Amino acid sequence: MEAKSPLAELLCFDLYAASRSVTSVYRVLLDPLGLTYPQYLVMLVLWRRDESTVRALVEELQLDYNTLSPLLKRLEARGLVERRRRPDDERSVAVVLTAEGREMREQAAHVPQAIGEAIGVDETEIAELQGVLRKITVSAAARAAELSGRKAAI
Amino acid sequence: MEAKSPLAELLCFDLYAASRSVTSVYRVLLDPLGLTYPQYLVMLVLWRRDESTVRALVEELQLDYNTLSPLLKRLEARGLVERRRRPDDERSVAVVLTAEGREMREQAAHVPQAIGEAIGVDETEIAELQGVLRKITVSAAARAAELSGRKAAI
DNA sequence: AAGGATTACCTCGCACACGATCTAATCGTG
DNA sequence: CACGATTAGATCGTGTGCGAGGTAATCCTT
Repeated sequence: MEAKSPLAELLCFDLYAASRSVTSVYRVLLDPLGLTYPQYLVMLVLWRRDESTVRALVEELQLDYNTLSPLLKRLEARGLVERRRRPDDERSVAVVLTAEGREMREQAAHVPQAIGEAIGVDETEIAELQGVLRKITVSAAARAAELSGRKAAI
Repeated sequence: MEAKSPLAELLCFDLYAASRSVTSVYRVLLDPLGLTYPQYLVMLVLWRRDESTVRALVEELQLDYNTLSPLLKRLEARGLVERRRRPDDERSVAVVLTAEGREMREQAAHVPQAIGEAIGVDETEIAELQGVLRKITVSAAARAAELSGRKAAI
């Protein structure tokens, strides 16, 4: 019964270590562009869609406003994006690529393949791993919400 | 050929999201103890060994001195550990549990099982996942060192 | 024995993550 | 229409995570 638990904790550490290890590769690859990994994730979204909102980015990247707001401010300071209040809903802030932000796409074009080679797993493993990882993400997020949700249940 | 790369990048994001999601469960569980997840990892090591050094913790947790030094300082400020220079090698700092630190073990005894339930994967999946995660960690760390190692190669 | 490497550790600075708290705009209901 | 609730976003404080740089102790080679 309780033999299961230490295994799970070890898995969580492996997850933590793997995530940092992968980020360290991104750091090396993105440093010449002056981007961090979370910043790169925002750029990836915008390179596909050209415009988004803070709220959409929050949901897509599963990050909070308090992480993304300063991050977007830094991207704006670097001249890669612009932020504008939406006329139709003044609460909403649109995030738009600048010309410079759009051009950076080519400079980052080599990153995906470099990452693919760095992690060194074949496509079959990737697909399997993705399935389990997403299950864990959903399950853990639900449990965290449930456990901390007592105050919200008032 | 290049169809592989976007898949790998997606996997990295899933890794990043899963790691944060799992940490959020730990946060809820550890908050009553006043511990963060990395602090808990240090305590786990000490609960097994009762004494360690900063260097040993650096290697075991795959973190750097610049992360662990302040963390250990905070654990010491909370009265959970003590740090002492080793008499036989004054460069080395021994990290030892205090009585309070030792007692906390019982208060954290429920955590492993709670985590096991939260991530919601069975033992078979855990074992497989661990294998792939460790492979990724090693492979990515090696590549990051290789790519950034040009200055070290001087 | 001397002096340059190496080791173990620390501090600083910056960029996340995230809980807590705030503001302003919009929505929904009476 | 009014007003409380909700929504979108920002700010602050704390704790990592890590590059860069510093110091003291030990080792190693001559």
